[in-house]
Amino acid sequence: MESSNDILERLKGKGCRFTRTRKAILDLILTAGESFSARELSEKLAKSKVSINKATLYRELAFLREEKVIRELSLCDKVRRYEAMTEHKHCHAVCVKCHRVECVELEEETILANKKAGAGKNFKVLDVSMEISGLCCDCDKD
Amino acid sequence: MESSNDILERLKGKGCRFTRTRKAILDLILTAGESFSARELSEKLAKSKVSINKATLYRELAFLREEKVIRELSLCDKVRRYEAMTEHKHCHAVCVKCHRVECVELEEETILANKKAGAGKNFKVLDVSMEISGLCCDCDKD
DNA sequence: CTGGTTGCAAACGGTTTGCAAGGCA
DNA sequence: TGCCTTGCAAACCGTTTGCAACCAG
Repeated sequence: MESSNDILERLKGKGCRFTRTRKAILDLILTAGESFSARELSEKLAKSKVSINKATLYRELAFLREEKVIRELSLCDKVRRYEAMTEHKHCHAVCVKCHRVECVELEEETILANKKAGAGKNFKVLDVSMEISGLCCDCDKD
Repeated sequence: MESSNDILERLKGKGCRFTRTRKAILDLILTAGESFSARELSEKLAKSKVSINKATLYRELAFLREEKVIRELSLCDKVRRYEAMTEHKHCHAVCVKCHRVECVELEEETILANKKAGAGKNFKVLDVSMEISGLCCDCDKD
């Protein structure tokens, strides 16, 4: 995967600045390994002793989304979640009880079936995503 | 499909009231034939000369969801969308430009592939949903 | 020096809640 | 009459915006 420095260098070509704030956010996002909400990101940043205003954070997330560094997920949740822009070979499993989100790897067969479902229609398919809802192993115990 | 009267009779057994408001909402939902947001429902109600307070509307939607008359969709959108509780043989195609939502029928093969992807994991799968994002036929022209 | 970036506070918009009035059984 | 349901207004909360100060290039 591209490192945060690589990405920052790439974006500099478009007139973007290489700031401490932007690098801190980018580092966290790239090493997160899972999806995150603005709030979670903010809390992680606070733990790293980096306090970033929420307006700045939302602006940065919007910027990174435009630059296709992250994508926004389609999950049945009130808060928006994002993840680093990796190949779409997985879907998300959301626990209906604790709202935790896990990634589930998909087999090629499943991806193809989904893409096929999208084709045909009077609709230009750009992306296909899948969500599984149910109970995570912790909540299923109760 | 169950008629609004059938549903209301069924719910009466649980101590629910059969009100003009509830019937108006239920009638619209069952005949909608597509997904809807609280706002869209409210506008449709207004056209039918039924003015319902938004607090009431949201409470009714929550109630109908608990009673499994409707389900909430997982779409990449700020507003929550719902649809009548029919068999899950379709997914939703969302236009990234105008945000219109269409239903796309799924083949048995696709549904099975998706269910299979959910199984296995340390996760008790209750439901699987899929979203297609892209351009609807109108927006693709521009 | 200049324009992108940041923090602050306030606005926004969808959704929820407390409370008193209304109405079905 | 009892209590479910409704309307109103205000609260809530995640997200966005206007503006002045800040800072990388």
